[in-house]
Amino acid sequence: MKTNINVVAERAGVSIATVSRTFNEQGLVKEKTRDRIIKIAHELNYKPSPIARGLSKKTTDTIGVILPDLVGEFFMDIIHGIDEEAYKANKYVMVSSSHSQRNMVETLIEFMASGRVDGVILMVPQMHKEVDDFLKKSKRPIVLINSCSDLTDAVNFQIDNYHGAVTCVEHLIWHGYKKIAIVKGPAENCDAQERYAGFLDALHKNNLSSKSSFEVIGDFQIKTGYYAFMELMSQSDKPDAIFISNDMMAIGAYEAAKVSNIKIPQDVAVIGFDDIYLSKLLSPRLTTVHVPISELGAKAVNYLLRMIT
Amino acid sequence: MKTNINVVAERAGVSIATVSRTFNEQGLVKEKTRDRIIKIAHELNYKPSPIARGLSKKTTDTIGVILPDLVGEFFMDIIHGIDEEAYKANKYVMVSSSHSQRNMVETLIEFMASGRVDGVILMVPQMHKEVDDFLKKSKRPIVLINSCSDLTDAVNFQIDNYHGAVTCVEHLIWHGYKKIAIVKGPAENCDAQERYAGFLDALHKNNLSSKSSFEVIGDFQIKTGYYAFMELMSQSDKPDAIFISNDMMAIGAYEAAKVSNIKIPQDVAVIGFDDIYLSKLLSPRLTTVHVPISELGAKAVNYLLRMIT
DNA sequence: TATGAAAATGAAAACGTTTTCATTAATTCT
DNA sequence: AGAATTAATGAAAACGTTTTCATTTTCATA
Repeated sequence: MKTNINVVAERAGVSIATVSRTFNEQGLVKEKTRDRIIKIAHELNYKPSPIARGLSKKTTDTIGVILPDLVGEFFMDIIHGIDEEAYKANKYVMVSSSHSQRNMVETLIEFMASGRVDGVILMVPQMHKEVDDFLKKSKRPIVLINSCSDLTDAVNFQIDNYHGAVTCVEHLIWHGYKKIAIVKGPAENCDAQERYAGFLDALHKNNLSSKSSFEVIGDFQIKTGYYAFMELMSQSDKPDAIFISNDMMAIGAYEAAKVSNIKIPQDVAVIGFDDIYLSKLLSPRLTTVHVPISELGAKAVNYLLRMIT
Repeated sequence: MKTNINVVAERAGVSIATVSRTFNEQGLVKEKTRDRIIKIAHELNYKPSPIARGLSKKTTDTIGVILPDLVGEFFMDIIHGIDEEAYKANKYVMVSSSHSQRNMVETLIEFMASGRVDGVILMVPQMHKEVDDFLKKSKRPIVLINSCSDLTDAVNFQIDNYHGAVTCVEHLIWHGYKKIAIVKGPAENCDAQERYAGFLDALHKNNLSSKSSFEVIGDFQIKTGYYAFMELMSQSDKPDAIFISNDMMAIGAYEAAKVSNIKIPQDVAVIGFDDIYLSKLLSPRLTTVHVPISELGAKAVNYLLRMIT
């Protein structure tokens, strides 16, 4: 026999409304009956159906997470942070990768409009008109995470790319390096843009200037780090330090250095960004900027939950 | 004005039953009316509410995934494989880490009994009575992934630890190594047990035997790999090859080798297990057993979906 | 001890579907 | 053309809650 609110109510000699109240608002039902209901519910192993509740209350205790991709420790860290906080708050987490730009907004709509989730944590690494429009009119809360800062007013928990980069470069300068090169990230990537901006400003602030032959574009993958390093170090006028926009590319650079017998940091200093787990395994240990990734997820959840209630 | 099945039905001059049928079974409604309904639904931007549908059909197009942890590329690969397949099948994915043994079964129950998900992909790294009981009586389908093989008859998509280990060891033997040591995984971990069994059998099959001083227990983390390596290589009778039960510990071993100035593979050969991304970055490149992790997730989804329908 | 306010409960509508059963419309067969 | 099938539709119940509004109980106060 299926055990729904009716059988509990009947068994307790009370209406279903009272049972419902027992499981929702507190103080609304007399202590004595309340206890009786709880006890009976427990005996019958009754738990209110979240689906039915969802239909009635328009809330599912679930938050959606849409990330551009589901590969690598960066995203795993985010999910981990989210899961941890969601668990504490007794919420459930529905994840999805965007699969494609086109699909991202569809997933978003499906999550939100359908009422599958109470809110969404979304990562939009590059400007996206449709998403921006959606953000504006969405009824349910959305929190961005490490997303393009030129997206509409939605709250955005971000890595502080700019200051991280500034710190990096100033660290190099402070150590006496003057000919500082950069391996940039993909042009359209917002993180990359901000890191580049930080790089430039740090140079200017210290009366140094960048030159175009010291600026190479990469794509955040190991391979381009390799080639970028080769390119920079094959010039007649070599940099004495390289700011590499993320650790993955730095790994490639290390390989390139090894292959071409260039010593780090004697011949050229290298500094990375992200502090990924892998970077701890390079030798000499890569200097890098730590990014509190899983905290980003945790913060996003907390903020989102506050918006929901 | 909220656009539900009623307004579509009214606008189409038809009963809600017909609208419902249009969105579910095909062939049941006349082509002409069907087209009209689809068109109107599209105009009104109507999509059947999955929540209401869930209440009525007891199905949510969602699958649950419960993993012991949400850290590191291993689990991310699994989630990735799952997400990819689920996406193709238009299903949604709810993830959760177990947080604790105790909690695993609670999450499981919450997922299943509540009707939040249509089925679950579950990873149970070590024998767990309660979960076993639950598996037996669960009404909704459960697929295990890389779980203890002594769990009840539930389908279990697994890494072939045993044969992987056998292959590893025979590879070493084939290369002429005779004094083969092992760094085992945690005693209660099933993967570890199977790898150990493969190790032993491969030795016996080749008329070699293991000796206790060549067997060290680790915990699958980098650090114990370090210490295990040190321990093995500090004996007077040193092994000439080491089978390390997973790549993480192999990384630790590499560090230990570097520190103690032992050459791999000249002084001692090392072989790992898992083929994690990190292992590609070691030099000399770590020999390891490839494990198709994300495929495991994909297979599990496909199987689960077939069970659901 | 009656009176009124506050607290506790109940009846029924609402949430948005699916589905069974009955009914009507279309088609085939003789 | 009329009977017999089959296809298409509709009415209403069911799914399991929450919530509004009305009603009853309780309790303190006069």
